[in-house]
Amino acid sequence: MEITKNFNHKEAETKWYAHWLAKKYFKSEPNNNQEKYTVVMPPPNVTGVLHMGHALNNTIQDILIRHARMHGKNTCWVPGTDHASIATEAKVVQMLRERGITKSSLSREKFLQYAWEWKEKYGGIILEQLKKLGCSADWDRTTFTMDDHYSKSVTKVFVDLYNKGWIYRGERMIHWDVKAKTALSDEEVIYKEVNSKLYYVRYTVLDEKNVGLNDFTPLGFGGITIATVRPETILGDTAIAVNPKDERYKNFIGKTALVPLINRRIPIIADDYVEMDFGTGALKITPAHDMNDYNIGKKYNLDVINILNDDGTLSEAAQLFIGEDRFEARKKIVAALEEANHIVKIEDYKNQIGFSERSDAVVEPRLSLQWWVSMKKLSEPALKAVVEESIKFFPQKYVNTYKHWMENIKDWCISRQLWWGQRIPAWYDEDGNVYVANNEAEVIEKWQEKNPKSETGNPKFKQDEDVLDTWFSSWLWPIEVFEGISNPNNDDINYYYPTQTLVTAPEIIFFWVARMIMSGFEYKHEKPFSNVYFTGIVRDELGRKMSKSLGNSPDLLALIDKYGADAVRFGTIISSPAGNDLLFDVKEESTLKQGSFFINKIWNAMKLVKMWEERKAENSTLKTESNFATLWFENRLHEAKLEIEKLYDQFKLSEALKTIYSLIWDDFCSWYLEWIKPGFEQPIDTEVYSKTVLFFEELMQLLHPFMPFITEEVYHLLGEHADDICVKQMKDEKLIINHEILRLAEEAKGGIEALRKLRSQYGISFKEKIYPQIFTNEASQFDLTKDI
RNA sequence: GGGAGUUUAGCUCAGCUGGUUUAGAGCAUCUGCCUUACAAGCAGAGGGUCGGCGGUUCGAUCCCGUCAACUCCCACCA
Repeated sequence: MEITKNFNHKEAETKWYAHWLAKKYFKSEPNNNQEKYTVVMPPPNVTGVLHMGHALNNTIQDILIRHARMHGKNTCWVPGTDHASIATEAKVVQMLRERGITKSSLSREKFLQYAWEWKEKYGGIILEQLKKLGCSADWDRTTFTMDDHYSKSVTKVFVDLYNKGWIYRGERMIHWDVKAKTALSDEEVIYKEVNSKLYYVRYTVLDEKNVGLNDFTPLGFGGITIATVRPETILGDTAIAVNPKDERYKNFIGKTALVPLINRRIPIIADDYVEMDFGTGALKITPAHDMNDYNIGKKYNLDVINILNDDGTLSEAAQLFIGEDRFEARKKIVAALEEANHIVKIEDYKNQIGFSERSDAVVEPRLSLQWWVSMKKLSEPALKAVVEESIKFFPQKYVNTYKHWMENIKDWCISRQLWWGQRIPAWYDEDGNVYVANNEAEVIEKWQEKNPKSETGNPKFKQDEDVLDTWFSSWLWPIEVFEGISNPNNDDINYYYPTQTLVTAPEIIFFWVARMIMSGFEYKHEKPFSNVYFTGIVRDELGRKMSKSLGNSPDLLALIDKYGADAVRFGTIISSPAGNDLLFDVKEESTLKQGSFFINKIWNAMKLVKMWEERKAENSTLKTESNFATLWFENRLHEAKLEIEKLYDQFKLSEALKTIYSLIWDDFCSWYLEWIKPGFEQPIDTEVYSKTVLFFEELMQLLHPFMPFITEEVYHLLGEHADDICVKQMKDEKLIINHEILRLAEEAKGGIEALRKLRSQYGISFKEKIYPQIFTNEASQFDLTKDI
């Protein structure tokens, strides 16, 4: 066979991936006689495209899976995608807008039809990209969180939790996304520091005779000045609060103030919540538009005046600037207040503002009726499992984060005012009574049971318009990918659950990891996985988090095209020490280069060994050093294998790869191959040759999980093989290390290095031979002249 | 405001709760080499009061205290 000068990654990737698929190596079926190794892939958004985070995440999973596969496990890696309700719906809305269609002009059915079309067209792209990376998932098991069985299981769980009394409907202050026009859970709000203005606004206070006292001093008796960053919400004020201990305002408590511009009469109340040393020490209370104000309002039974529409424009209740956007209204009201002499001063101010994770709109606190899951009971076994280490976290530091959140867990807002997703299985009759069931037929049945003698027939039922939070479906992922909820006790779920390792990003520890643990205990009475490996955050060379908005994320497919999937995998893992962030040098692509140099090194070593194949000689010139070399390398290999396995156990994959890298480059290429290298045009001993090939194959096996393509290619070039390295089992052997041999080799190396140093110091070229008579130790028994 | 973590060579990191390392690796840098697998390579070299200060100890990169810087998570004083 003709061996090309360099490794052709494109050809090899296409060839081997197709071969592995054809051989069904990634396929898994339950087999009670074989130990399983199950991993469920964190499902990327169905509309997503491959970025560095996915590459890192999935490379790690693939390494674990391939490693387990080569160690005799029945490996099952389940891929899939998430419907990602808000993100996908936003994309569909945008796509429609580009076509001149507004969402509001469509019926729910029509909109969903467009959404499914979009999903069919773009869904799955990311899975194809993962194949390019070499991911060895069982593609036949690909699951989508809105597959028919999956949606049924989501409904089933909702009904079950409702029947247990853990799902309820309640009016609460929630975070409202005015762009997506939906509620958000607390976790979906991202706080950012922004430059704002703090407006000091004077309110007129009425005296006993209800006469406005227009004293213009900020703290004057006639007026009371508050500080606010949201002057537009003044229109929704229903009180002013001061601290009861505040001497400055003692005389105001119980009096009435007038809301500027609209002259609504509001009480001045006293509450400890108000900080005396912030702003003016007086606080305006707007129960409809602030979480804390809402609580105070409840305490004092204040009116709740909602001055905003669901899209963030001012409502009729505001009386002024009706229909204006909240930020536009802010500008106008400030001008109006200034004109009416109510502005005392305006200061620059930095504060934290919540943004929607999905739409980036400034979130609006809003009072609304939503569906909630009571979390207390669900969280108990889930907390215990992690604290008692039945589920292990890597790195361990995340246990604290998890524990803190679980101990202070709040109820989960699960309804979203969207169309894309699982619709809430609740129906209302004409009187507004709620029926929760798997479908409308069940509702009617329920109703008939309650009203057996009804003569008027069934009332008309209307299903709740809202859908469920995406995470309310993905929290069932490790169970429902095996249809463990929709079809309990089937062979798959019984065999594959619980899964072994979850590899995910620390950002979603609460969103997803914690909730999967809870659902696992609730619905399988068992943990969903034994280990959770949290990857680092992917950053660019300046340490900035890679994000779409910064545009600092590289095009993965272009990189795979340029350097090859193996090099991309190498670069990703080598720069990703366990427990640390991954700093990926986008500009230099230095680790990718290192990866492709490594591939080249392996390729050249293979060419060298192949050259010897034709020059084998039976018991010809068996040199002592060759004999020693094979003995040494065998021991070195054993030593390295032990190290590598230990590193796998601790999920230190970056370290494991470094160990293999150095084992191949330094130990094998630089020392071993040089030691056994026959002289120019000289034959090589058959025994030494075949051992060398075996070593080489073992090295390729060790490297295979990290770099699957080059290793498969080299394996087949080294000799005729009926099997493939992809499924070749690691030698089941006891790893014995002869430390004396290792020590002798170190001495020999030391001697050689000393000579090299002399050559370098005195400028002696490699062509000139020098004879080492300086050796008096054991190493001198070998012919060391050859290489020095 | 509460909590967690980090700080070791120019960069990214290893250093098993103290003494075999004169503190290591990869990349980068510098100096030689086109030596018959590989210049995408080979050989050699330089580079660190192990964040500051104090303590425990015969001895501290490692343990304790303290200060400083940075990162992340949670809370959100208008």
